[in-house]
Amino acid sequence: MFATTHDVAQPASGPTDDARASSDLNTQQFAAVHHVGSPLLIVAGAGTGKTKTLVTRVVRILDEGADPNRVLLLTFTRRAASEMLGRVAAASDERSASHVWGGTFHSTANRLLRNFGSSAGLPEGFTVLDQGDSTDLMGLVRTEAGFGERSKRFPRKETIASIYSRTVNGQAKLGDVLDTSYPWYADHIEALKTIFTDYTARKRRHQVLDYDDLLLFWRGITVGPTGDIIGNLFDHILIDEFQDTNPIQCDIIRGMCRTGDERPTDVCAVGDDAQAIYGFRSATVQNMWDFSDHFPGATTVTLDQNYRSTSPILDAANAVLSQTPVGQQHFGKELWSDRTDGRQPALVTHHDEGAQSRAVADAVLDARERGMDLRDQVVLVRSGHHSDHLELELTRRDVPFVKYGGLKYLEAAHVKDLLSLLRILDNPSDELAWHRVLRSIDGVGPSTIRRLSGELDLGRDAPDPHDDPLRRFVEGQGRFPPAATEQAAELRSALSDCGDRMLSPAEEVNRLTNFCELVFRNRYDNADARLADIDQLAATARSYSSRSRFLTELTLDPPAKTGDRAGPPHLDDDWLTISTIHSAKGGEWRAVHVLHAADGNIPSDMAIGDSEGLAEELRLLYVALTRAKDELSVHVPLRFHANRFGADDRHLYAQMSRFIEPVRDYFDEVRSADHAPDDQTIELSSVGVTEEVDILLSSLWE
DNA sequence: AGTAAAAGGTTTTTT
DNA sequence: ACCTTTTACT
Repeated sequence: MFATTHDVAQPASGPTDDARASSDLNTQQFAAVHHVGSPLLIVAGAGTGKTKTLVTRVVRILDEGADPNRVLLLTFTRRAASEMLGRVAAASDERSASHVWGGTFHSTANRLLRNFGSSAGLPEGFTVLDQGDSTDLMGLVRTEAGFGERSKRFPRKETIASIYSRTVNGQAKLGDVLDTSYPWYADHIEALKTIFTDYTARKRRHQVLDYDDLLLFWRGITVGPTGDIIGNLFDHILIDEFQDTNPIQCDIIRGMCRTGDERPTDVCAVGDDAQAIYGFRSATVQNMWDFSDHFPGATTVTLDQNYRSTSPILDAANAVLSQTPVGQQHFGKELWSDRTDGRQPALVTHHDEGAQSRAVADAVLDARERGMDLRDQVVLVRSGHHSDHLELELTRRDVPFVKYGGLKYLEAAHVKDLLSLLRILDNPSDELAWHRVLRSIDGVGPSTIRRLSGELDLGRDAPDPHDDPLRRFVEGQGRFPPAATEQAAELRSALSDCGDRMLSPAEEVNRLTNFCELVFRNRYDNADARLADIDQLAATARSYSSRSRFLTELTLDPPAKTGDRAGPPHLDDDWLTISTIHSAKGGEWRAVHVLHAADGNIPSDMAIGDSEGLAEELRLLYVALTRAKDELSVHVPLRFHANRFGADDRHLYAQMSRFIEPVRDYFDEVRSADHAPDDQTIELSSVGVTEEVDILLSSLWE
């Protein structure tokens, strides 16, 4: 179903044309910036100046005297928010720009709930669980539930967590989610119900919110007794990447708007349904298509002049996108560019992954020779591990790179160990943090934890400030087995010191490092490297005066992990970016190298068989291609590892991506010069010395 | 009884 | 590479 375009805003004639010319906007952008009087949907194709339009619109709103405290800018990442507000600040009064509310749905939910949550029955000082924390809590509940019949395989905690999130975000019935997305687990529906119930109860009891709760509670305070206050906080709301919002987020926007009022809230959503790639998070483009149902009287403006890419690149991207199946239709704009220069994108087939890595490294270095800095280039992959092989090659050649979208620094076990200690101090009834800390002590296993949990009263409902688990613990309650006494004593003394004295977050981290050292030395063989990470965390903590803010910021905006090095390369250095396509959303680079464009990778073989999933994979490839300004190369290794765990040496032969093959005329086809002889050396060394010796030995008697 | 080590199974994207 | 289950060890 399409949004009906009631009336396409037209720019006024006369003096406005001068205004438009001087502001350097095209007709459509100008219309989008200056439209007032009804809700506005901006359909902005890739590279059409969407950010500029949004920024200019905010500047215009501020220039007209709006109260910046009453302007809300919702973006997909915090990075996008701070970048946009930085540009707003540069183009307007710096001080007023800094008062604009900007951030993701989740970080904004956090801010609002800290202010208004208690009046809606939310505990003050709640803790936010990140993805890993919720998963761990789900695991805790899972083991305690016991789930009876072990005849059939039970989903692992990650799977349970994603079933839960799909159910909640899509506002669907558990049974339906299982039937459509996880039919092989449909038999476990009763056990899952029990687990979900318990999971929710524990979160409430221990005053923690997960990501989904942030949205649910935000929506919750837009209705009921607080609804009038919340719905009246903002005069202007701007939402970026609207195609990737889910039904709850759409409800939230509606709830934030005044209705039936002589001065309705000014809503402006920007999106591109051709770039919707977060269906797995229950995002739906239906929100865009139904925009004028959600916001009556809405006007639509379409931006379709692309300023980013050369025509040959855009033609290829359009050709790919035109394969969108009927029923998954988009707003039907075709991007055009007047950058008619430039070469056709390259389509390079390689014998295997090794050849692909070498060729891409060559291409990157070659482009640098031609004057294209590493920072002007990006390598895009469908899945984090697709760049593993290339990362080795780049490291071998001393090419610096930073990887986005892979494993997060925060997900490293030892970092979570330390953060759990801080979380106990912050919220002594955080059962999950206690479990994690106690589990890290040598000599403590499931049974000891169960006993300690009782002795410290970790399951208690309402926290009593004079008798919480932390106080009980530092006062000596909780008996440990002999093997654990030393570590337990250090833990007691460290937590006690942090609780007694008024330490800054950084000082607390320092005080807790002793305990970490004791634990790490017994637990990990690379304790020193891990302790260095803790030091780095202490350094980060130094810029915070509040522990609770430090923890929340860290979970809502986790730092991306780099390549092999401890920190990002120096600022004045030049480095290559490697990114998942998802994390590259919104970005642009002069040269883009897309890896693993083979069927099974793009589209991922997990999405094959479901037409919606397949269409999303197609859009994903479209997003990748449209990141390129000047040069684009798509790489297809015909042979690659069958599984990503490296457990064996099985390889698969793949076809070129089904999305590329039919439109290969738009590409300049190149066969990698790198051939098998060289590969054999690589293969042999990857097989390992043991096999070589075994081959030698068996050749002696066979 | 309860913890530690070893074996067996896994499918991707992220606020 | 990591999580879960099973087995071995104290």
